[in-house]
Amino acid sequence: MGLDDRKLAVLRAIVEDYVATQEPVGSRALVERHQLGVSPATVRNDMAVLEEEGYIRQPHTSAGRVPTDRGYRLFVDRLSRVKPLSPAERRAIERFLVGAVDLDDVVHRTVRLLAQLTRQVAVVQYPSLARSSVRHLELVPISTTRLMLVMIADTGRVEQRLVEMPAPIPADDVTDLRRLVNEKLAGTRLSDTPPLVQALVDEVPTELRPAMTTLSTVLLETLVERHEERLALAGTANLTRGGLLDFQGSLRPILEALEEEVVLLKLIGETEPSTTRVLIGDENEFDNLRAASVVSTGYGPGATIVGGLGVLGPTRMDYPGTIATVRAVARYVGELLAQN
Amino acid sequence: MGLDDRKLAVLRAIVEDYVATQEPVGSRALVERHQLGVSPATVRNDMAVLEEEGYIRQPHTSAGRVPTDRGYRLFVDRLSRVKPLSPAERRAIERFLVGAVDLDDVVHRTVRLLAQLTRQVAVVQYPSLARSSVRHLELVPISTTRLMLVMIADTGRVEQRLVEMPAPIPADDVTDLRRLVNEKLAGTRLSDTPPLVQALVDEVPTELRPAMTTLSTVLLETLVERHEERLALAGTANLTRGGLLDFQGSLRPILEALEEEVVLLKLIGETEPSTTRVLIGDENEFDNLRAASVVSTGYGPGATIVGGLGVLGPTRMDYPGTIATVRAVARYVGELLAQN
DNA sequence: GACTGGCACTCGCTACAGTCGAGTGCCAGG
DNA sequence: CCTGGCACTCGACTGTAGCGAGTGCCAGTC
Repeated sequence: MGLDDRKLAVLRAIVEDYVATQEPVGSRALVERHQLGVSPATVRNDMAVLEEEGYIRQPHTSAGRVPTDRGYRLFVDRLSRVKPLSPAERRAIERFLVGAVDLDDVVHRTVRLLAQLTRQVAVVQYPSLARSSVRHLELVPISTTRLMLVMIADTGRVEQRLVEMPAPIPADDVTDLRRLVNEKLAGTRLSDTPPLVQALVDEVPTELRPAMTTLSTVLLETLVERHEERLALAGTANLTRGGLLDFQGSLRPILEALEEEVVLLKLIGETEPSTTRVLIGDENEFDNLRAASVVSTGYGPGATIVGGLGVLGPTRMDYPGTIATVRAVARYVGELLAQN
Repeated sequence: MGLDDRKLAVLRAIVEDYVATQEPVGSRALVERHQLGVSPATVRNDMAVLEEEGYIRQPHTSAGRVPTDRGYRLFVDRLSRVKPLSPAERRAIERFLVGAVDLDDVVHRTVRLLAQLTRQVAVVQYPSLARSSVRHLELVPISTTRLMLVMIADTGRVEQRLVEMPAPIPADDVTDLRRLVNEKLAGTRLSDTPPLVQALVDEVPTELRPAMTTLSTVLLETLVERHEERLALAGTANLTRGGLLDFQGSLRPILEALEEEVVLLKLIGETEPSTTRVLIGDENEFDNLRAASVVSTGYGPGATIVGGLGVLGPTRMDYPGTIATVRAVARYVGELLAQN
């Protein structure tokens, strides 16, 4: 694989120009805009090699070259440095995020901020319950047979759920139940709760047994199975930038994918600690998103990761800039969470 | 304004055909597909009148006719009967909505259901806080200087908010505060709370005064000013049906409008009790949505209205069917809420 | 052996002319 | 008041031609 330095420089130049102009780039334009020190003919030879290796391609026989997904991949891995943020961007981030009063508030501000800075679709995962601990469980009587269960996690997440009791339940019993579940569960990681919940049912005094059984079912459902993850989304209008050239004419598959929580979670949900992930075109597993790229990373207070965030845009995107922004936003959000 | 019965029939036929085929409809096609009992030439004369009155127009000199916003308006007001739902649709609604465990769950299921049935963009407003009463206020200590305030409304809405106290606050004081705010506020309509909250600050024992002052600020902010309203949205991918013909080529303005909560609230937020509202094209006040129509209605348990829901689509939409679906869904949701 | 200038070739894009046909407006007659 | 007939309009489509950006290849140079 004879990719010498100049060929790499040519590839880099092609990616940069194509991202900037949205038009196939030819050999003449390339030597004019970059100091390559060689003639167009030489560049053409290099291009032929790059094409053979699958890094670029020609839309039509007599057009300029366009990077392939593989070309972007090489560019991201070896040819680009992460762009440092401008002071203006840093300031924008801070200004946007200070004054958040709430986890909800933080998440919504973050997702709007990301969409605005990157001019793409932004997705933020709420802190994952699986990675949170129970801070407090509250039981609020709604009627004689109904309780509202409210769980507050250390990450700031609050989940609530209505519990339909099998029989009317006296106020004192509610107090007892509240005390019992908190004694047992407060402070534990949510992923560790299922056996503890089971134990609760077994240990509880007989007169509370039926109530606790119902409660435990709902607990398990709410805390572990259902809604486990939540997402915020913003900037879908950015999909229409660049006319219909990106996304080969139809936003449909993209919009469909964006409505599927499961898909988004797979894309931006955190995985390995703190690595920034870049999925280019068909590298991601969803057919609907073959024309899109995703840049995502984990965030969390300090070194721990509690959730993921990222952006989705055309494969033709400014990777260095986007990566830098995503990372910076994630770091700021982490700091914000650490303060609480 | 000589709009005799036949001219109205012609208009109705034009609307129906255009909605079905998405193509300008000519006089010959019209007499073929509908039993008008007259010749194309006669229809042409009627069309000329309808055009003069502004109900239809020609995209180009020698094309068929297309309804104008005004034409749709007349059609909706006088020429269409609300289509009764098919049994299949009724069953779909019931199947979709039973098993909802939660207000969140109800709202999400509803919005997806609406999007699916109408094949358009659906919007559901959470029950408005302004139209809810306080059921219970809970104060949960998070740390020595932090409380989590949780408000549960009779409509099932739950709002929470972190409260930063000016000084460490002992557990007993939290209990007292909880009792005081509940005594004063539980059962009152949220719109009536501001003076009561003020009174609370004045009446409270001196040692609780600073804590209560902070709390009251947050209460007012959370319950009345901020987040007042919430929305759920689904079916944006449906905007891409009908290619780029609807929405004159660009989804951009629509997508932008859909990201603005304020806009959506104005569109589907409840107003007069239980009337179904239909806003056609430029009848709505937002420039971004001149190419769209909105069908919305209020919903709520029994006869009261607590929120709005509706759909947004191209002006070229099946109004009778959409109106029927929106109404039916709203009624089912109302019943569901009444049960809780 | 690597680079370069030159040249023939490809092919998409635009402009233009010509044809077709759907649809109209109008008019004279029933 | 309705109808059939007719001339007219104009968008959609087709085919042709010229232009220009860009390529691949080759022979010549350092």
